Amino acid sequence: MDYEKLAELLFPHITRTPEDYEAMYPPRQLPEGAKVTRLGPSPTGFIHLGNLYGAFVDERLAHQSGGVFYLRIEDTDDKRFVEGAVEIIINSLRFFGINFDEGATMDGDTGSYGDYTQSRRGEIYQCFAKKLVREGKAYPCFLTEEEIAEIRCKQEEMKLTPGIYCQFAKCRSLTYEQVEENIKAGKPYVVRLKSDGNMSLPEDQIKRIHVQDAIRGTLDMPANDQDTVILKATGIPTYHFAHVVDDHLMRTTHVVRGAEWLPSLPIHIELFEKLGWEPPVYCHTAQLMKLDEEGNKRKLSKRKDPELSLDYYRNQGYHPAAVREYLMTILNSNFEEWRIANPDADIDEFEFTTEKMSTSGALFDLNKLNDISKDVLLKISASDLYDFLKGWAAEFRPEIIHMFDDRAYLERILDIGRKEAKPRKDHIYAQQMVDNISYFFDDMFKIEDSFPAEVEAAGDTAAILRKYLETYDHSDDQETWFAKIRTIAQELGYAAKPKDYKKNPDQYKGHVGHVSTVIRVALMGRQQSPDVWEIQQILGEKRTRERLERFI
RNA sequence: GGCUCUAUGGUCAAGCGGUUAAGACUCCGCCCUCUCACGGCGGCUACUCGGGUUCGAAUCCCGAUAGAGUCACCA
Repeated sequence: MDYEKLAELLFPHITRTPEDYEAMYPPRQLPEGAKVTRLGPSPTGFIHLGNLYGAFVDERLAHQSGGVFYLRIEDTDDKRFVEGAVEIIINSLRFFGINFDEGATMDGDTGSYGDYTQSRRGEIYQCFAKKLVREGKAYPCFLTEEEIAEIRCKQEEMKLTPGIYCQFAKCRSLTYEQVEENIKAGKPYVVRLKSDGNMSLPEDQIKRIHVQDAIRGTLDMPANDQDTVILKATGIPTYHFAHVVDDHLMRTTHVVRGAEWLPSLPIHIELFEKLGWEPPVYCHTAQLMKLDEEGNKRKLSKRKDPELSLDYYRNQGYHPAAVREYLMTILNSNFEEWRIANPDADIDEFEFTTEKMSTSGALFDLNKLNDISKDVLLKISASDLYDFLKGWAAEFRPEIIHMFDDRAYLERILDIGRKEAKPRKDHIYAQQMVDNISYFFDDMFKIEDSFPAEVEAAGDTAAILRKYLETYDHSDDQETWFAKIRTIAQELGYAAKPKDYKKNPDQYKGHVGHVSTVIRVALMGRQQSPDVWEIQQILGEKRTRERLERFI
């Protein structure tokens, strides 16, 4: 077989040589140790937490080392393309603080290693496919779907590994004339890698590969023996081929991807080998897991787990900093410790390492996210919180946008109890925050809880409120204010201290806590709230009196 | 089924041959307290199993088991 001739027959239109591309995309001039990473989403427009998790690793690795982080659109599967997906991807990631230095953007590429959209790199892939054919390392395959299915059936009968390899790779042995004839007849074909592997050999003769993974250490697995498709019938490459060609030409140093790629690693290694290139450092991250109905761990799925879509967190109004902080705690096991030691440091000061990444899949834990979010929000000023909330409301709750009419008012509300030595941690996510403070706005204020049973039983509700109003002085300080409540409690037969009531429940109708709860319900519509005095100060005297009077 | 990865409490996890097996979240109790939250204190709950190696194993080796991933002209 004259491979040179075959290559020309298959790729007559490819005139550029591999050397041309090597010259077009020379090694990057970067400082020693700088890492080049990439995110290669397929443009389905759907990103979930798992993608963000991986993107974080890429971003940290690159930016921590003074390297480059770029975006490459992997749209070799035309069936999956969704209009506007690139924009969604970029915006979603930006929202969570992940920015690219180079690559695809909403209006064209930036950077000199493009094109950054795989569907526009056809000639490049074909050039390297041509090279492989010319060297006898790849070949055209005319097997139809039916024929492949047939082979598969046979293999299953014989209990052999399914696939096109060794003796099953019929088109390996086609002569030049046969290929030419097929092509003239217009038969569709793919280009397959001609693998050197042979897994049907005795076990001790099977070639194995050893790859250093930055997260998992040495990976030891059988070398590939499948004649994997590298160019589809359309001339578009498969992921495997595109990955190898792109990451070489774009000079990627570290490939971060999910562990689901581990099984195809041998293919990639063989491709790098056959192309004569040095493979990048692989970082196979653990999968983010979810508990399924049966209580088993399961990989996050795009289809089944829409609540793990990034949009869910934006909808709920989780602050991006909180999501980042949470992700970092599951990304690097020593982050939490570092955070305790450096409570006020910027998250980017943490030195992220692949070695500290877990190799087993972590279960997503909403409790933990919430807990972390409380601490993160505490460090955000009321002013910034206002801006964040307003942006969120504008997008997801336009009907409540009037809450933001009075900036100073809302900021005071958001700051309730946050300035103390042991600050309140009421805020978790926007949705929850808005619900929490709704009583500050007359149109949303409603009585949600009942008055305490102890007071209702004694028929004292109105009496308490009347006495409270009579003695109410808006200028009282907190201490004076509460002393008055104690007095009212005592006058009506309630214990001034809950402990007294607990000791002798028969001697009282209730305790001062019940009395103040009456005021809470009247003022906030709830039995539970932050400090009443502080709330009254914010509500103002007029509104406070009005709300109390409604019950008299 | 083949190949691969993983295996410490409910969850996330330290641990690298000698520890009373850290810590965080959740849950429960107590304290603080006018409610809630915060905070403090305490508690429940763990090395998947079986063989080795060793004076000694959560840690090293082998095997089993379980869970996960993957086996496309999808990524």
